[in-house]
Amino acid sequence: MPKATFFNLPNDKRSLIISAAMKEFSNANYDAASINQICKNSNIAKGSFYQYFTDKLDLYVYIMTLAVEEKIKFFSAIISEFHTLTLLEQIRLLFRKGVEFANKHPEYAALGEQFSKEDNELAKLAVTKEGNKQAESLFIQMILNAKTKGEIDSSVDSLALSLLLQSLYGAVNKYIVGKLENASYEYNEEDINSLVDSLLNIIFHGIQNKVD
Amino acid sequence: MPKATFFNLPNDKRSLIISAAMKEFSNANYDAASINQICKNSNIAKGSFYQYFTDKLDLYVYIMTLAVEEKIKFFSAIISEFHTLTLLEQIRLLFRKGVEFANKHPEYAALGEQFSKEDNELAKLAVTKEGNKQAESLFIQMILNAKTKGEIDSSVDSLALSLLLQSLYGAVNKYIVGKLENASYEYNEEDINSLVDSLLNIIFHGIQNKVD
DNA sequence: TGTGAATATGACCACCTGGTCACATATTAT
DNA sequence: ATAATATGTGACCAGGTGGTCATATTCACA
Repeated sequence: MPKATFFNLPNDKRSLIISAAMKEFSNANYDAASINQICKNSNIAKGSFYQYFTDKLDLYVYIMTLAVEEKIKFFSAIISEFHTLTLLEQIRLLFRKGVEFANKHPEYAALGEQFSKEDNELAKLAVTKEGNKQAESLFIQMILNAKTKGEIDSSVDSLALSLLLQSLYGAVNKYIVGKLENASYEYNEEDINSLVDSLLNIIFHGIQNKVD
Repeated sequence: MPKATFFNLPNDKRSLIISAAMKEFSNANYDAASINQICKNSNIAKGSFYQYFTDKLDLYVYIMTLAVEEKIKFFSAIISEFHTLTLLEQIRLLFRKGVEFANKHPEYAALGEQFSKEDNELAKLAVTKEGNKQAESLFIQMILNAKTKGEIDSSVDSLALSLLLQSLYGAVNKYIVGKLENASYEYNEEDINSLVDSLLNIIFHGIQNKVD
């Protein structure tokens, strides 16, 4: 956690530092990100930085935690009403909400995309230790729940389906972040949503021709 | 391409350099990988390195090209007999061959996994420009072919299915490389293959319960 | 106005990077 | 043996890194 001095800072100065750090950590991985750059872009001296944070890792964990909290806040509303929905509806909502989140908070989405590629084990561990990793088991819970309700075929391998959904969710995010990086590209949320629908349609109904 | 001097080297010295470079580039991304380390691990002087390669990028592209060539050689046999197989058989073969490749050449697999996370645009571009990127359009070709043969439902979104297969292929590779890194873990190729079968079963038949 | 605590600062440190270059050593051809 | 060419070498360079610290400034309270 940042030191008390950091939280005593005037709001605009503090948020300037945060946004500079977010920008740096979404453009470079942990080791490549530069504290010097963050200082330069937020107009603070190197010495000041170390009055706010104990070290680089301290800042990194703080920034990533902010992103996670924002995402949880964004998703909490829909998760609470999951029990009223079918698995298909749950998954579609999850994916669409993910698209919406990336659209509304591209900085956080870019941060997450960068984190998914992170090499530095220390940095990865520090972040996952801090945040609750409920997300990774969410799919499994949903799948098991749907099985008991008889919504999906019991012969389906739960682990495989979870892996499939996770990798697909990651792919969609990566796709969106890639689009958003191209400022020139005209981004269309509806196009992505119809792609998501196509994907879910495949997963739920399969691709094999039933006529033969 | 490396300079002539490099290819004049005695075989064992040359392959020592190659293996040291492969090790470095599979443990760190392009920017983080260290030429000093490669020199140290292959017992050559810094000056010698620059008699063999024009610069870091030269070595990087060379190493990645070796990996791509090895993979193409490995897959060429099965691709040539694709026309005798159904889409399901093609995809299953592709995935299984991928698992086998990662098992037989873990160094190359780790290299590919690292490349998929590569941040440095220059390095990425230099590699993709060199190698033929036939792989990325392979799935699309297979899908369109299967559609004309009526093997899969024509309403299936080809692009979405291709994205799904690609991301799944990447996820499986990542999964395997992760397992292989844990030397302690007892690796079982059959377990992975049955996971692949579960995944393909989902894609071909869907997960929705047909009883309701 | 004075005093002590909080905060701001940038020169500095040790260490690393990719790349260069003058020089030393082999190898080969004459 | 001599000359010419090909290789090997490591000190060195400019420029970057995360982190430190003595000092200067600002602030709050008496």
